[in-house]
Amino acid sequence: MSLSTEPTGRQQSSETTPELEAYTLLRQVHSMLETYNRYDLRGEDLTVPQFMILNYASRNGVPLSEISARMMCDNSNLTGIVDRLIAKGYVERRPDPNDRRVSLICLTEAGAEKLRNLRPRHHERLRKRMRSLSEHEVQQLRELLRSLYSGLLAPVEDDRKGQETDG
Amino acid sequence: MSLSTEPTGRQQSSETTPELEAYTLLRQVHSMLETYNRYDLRGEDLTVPQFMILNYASRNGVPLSEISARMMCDNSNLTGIVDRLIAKGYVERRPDPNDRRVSLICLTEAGAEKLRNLRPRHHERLRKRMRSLSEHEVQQLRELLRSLYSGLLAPVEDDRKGQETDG
DNA sequence: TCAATATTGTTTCAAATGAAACAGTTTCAA
DNA sequence: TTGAAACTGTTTCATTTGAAACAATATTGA
Repeated sequence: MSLSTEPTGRQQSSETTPELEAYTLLRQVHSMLETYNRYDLRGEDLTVPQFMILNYASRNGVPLSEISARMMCDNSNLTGIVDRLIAKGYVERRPDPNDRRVSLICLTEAGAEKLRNLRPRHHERLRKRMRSLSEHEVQQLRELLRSLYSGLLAPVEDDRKGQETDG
Repeated sequence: MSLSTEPTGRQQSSETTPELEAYTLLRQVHSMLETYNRYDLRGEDLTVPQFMILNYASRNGVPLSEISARMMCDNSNLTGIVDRLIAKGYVERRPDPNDRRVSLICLTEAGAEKLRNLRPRHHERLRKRMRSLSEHEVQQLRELLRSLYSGLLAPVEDDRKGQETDG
């Protein structure tokens, strides 16, 4: 059995680690904010991913693959969501005259209006919900996440090196 | 039109805010870590949510609703995932003798073995992927997220107060 | 030019998720 | 004891998501 309360040293790798705790909290915070967003959009005729696409679309049109890159998801995920936004009249697909593979996602006037109405309230609610952090702490958090994000973009070299000694 | 590059003051609420930037980064980091996890479990006969359930189950059994609370999801989400884990032989359902409503999710020996094999490697990979943060920064991040999480548990009173003046 | 290759978006399928309705069980107050 | 209310887990349905295969188009190099 593992002696879990080792007073000296940093010998906890099996049970938990600072990294794991940070990641668990990150998942929890993400989940709560997502839930709040979903709740806010209830009654607004929109789901969270639908609202995200609205935010990335424009009147002039944005290629679907640009939106999926920003949302960090596959193109195939967006096909259905865009279909529903079209059914609701908030966006439309237009062919790109310069590249016939591309389909431009364009905000309709109704979509643009929806966004003008929703976006400021959305930002304000987020600001209030993060009130437990001071202005300085928000910036600290942002910088830490930015640094972590940059680090994650570069793959860990150990992934291809195989196993070294465990000690 | 909004003058976006206001040198003094903090007048950017329409375009972006430190809070929104932090949240966007949080979503991006979450997405990348999720993608890495999914990739790691490829070929391990497990999906990410299936692995999470394994982590929360035990040989003695844990009520399904306790697992769903820890995973911050609805009971109904877990029914199907548990079904698949049962089909793979990693867990089983057992009735709780003290409460006939409850179904205890029990690790099988195969599930426990899978977990013994996977968990240390999982933690180690996470640790390496977060290498871009120093030990101190990881703890800083953890504390900021802990504080943010606590704040999110308490609802924002403004949600029920309605609209005050904008200024 | 032309064939090999890459890119874009869709289709299809399996899995996960959120929400509502539901049945069985428990709790609690009258 | 009984009836209302709460709790637990499942079912059902719509939506989202990841992955692979695919058709149409574009790009590249011979």
